[in-house]
Amino acid sequence: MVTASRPGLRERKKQRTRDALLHAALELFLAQGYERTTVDEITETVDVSQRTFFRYFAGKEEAVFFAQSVMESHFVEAVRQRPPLEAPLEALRQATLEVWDGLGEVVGQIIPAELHLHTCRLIESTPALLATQLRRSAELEEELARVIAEREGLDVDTDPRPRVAVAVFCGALRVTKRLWSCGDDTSPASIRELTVRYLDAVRPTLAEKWRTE
Amino acid sequence: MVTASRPGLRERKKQRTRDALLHAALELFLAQGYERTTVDEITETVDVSQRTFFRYFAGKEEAVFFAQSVMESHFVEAVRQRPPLEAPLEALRQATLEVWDGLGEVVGQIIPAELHLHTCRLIESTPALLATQLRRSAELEEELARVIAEREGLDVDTDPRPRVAVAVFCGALRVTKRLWSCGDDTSPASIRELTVRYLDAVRPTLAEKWRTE
DNA sequence: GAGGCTAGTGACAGCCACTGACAATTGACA
DNA sequence: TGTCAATTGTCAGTGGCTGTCACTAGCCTC
Repeated sequence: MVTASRPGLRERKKQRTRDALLHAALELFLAQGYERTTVDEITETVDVSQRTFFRYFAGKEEAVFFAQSVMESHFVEAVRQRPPLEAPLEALRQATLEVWDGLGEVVGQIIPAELHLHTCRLIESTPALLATQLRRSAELEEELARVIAEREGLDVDTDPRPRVAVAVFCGALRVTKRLWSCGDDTSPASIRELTVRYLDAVRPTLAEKWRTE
Repeated sequence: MVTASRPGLRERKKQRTRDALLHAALELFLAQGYERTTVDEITETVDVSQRTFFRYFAGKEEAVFFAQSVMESHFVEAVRQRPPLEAPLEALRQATLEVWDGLGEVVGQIIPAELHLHTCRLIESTPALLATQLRRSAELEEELARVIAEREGLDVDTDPRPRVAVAVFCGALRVTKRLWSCGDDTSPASIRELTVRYLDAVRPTLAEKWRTE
């Protein structure tokens, strides 16, 4: 069979419902804020019962992070695919840039890329969402540490370096994302540029003295 | 006036209520889990109305993080007090160890130190609490970055190094705390030791190649 | 030390996220 | 076409949290 066997009517209907809920949710969140949007409002615009929303998403938050989780798994995969001889931090860096560059194709299949970028900003500016994102990011770091440890043939529970490396790297990334979301330039180009700049700052930061005088 | 003017009866009563609520809350959380404990249970053991709980704490979470916030402000203060010529990362490191060493006196005034350490573990093992802790930690990092920038006479918004330094440092700290809370040794000594070990791993981690072969 | 002021509290009603149970509907498939 | 199973709607309920209002008890003044 050449074309991926077309799913049945039931499956397509489900897909459409999830899609409609996701879009309605994100657009309402962006328009009037996450906390000020009730689940009832979302389901009313899609015209399904409130119960249905909770059958597709574990909660309001899951809708927000739906696209994020796709990005994240692509990121982990990108790290896995890096050449095995590349230094750990370099592999992380290259994978990050790959993901930013391929943002459109990956996320675009779920929601428009622009909607996704706006959602990123919403997360940074909503304390409850920021908290959840940081927790998710911690889980991601754990996974990355295992990938790095495997690449280097190390035991993640004995050698501190895989976890520390990932923590250091992701720490810098987080700073970048935060700054980007506070700034005015929403373009993908600008976040890419910031990322490069802050990652380059990691090594000099560890120097004993910063003052050049 | 020599003795700090004794607060009135009203004030003392308030203090006692807050204290009773805090203790009851933490003990219930530890005994049966955070989510499985309702506010009603807490207020029933203290014998006040549910409404009163929310007059003292913004929510269940605030009770959990009450002692943490005291620790955090002590940490920031400790960093401020480090000798100005000390390198940034060294100042952060020393301040951290100071805080761990003086844990008893600081937290002990609010809740028993042991209760606090158990609460730390509860936080790490409860996703919702972990998320909030990470967000609080992000706010702390922002504050620390400003302190570091000031020490070094830098502009925190132009130079990436203060924020990156703090992010790197706190990233390593976070890994430490997480490992400690997963392990069996609850003693303050063990977290101090782990902290030293992981902070020492930061610099070698940034080396190009890890393999010594 | 009587009486007014006000901070702190309890009681109650209500909003919203989320869940369980059961009935109604609708695609799938023989 | 009829049966089965997946999807959905309805309804009732739990728990965190808030607004309101009346009341009590510490305080402050005269």
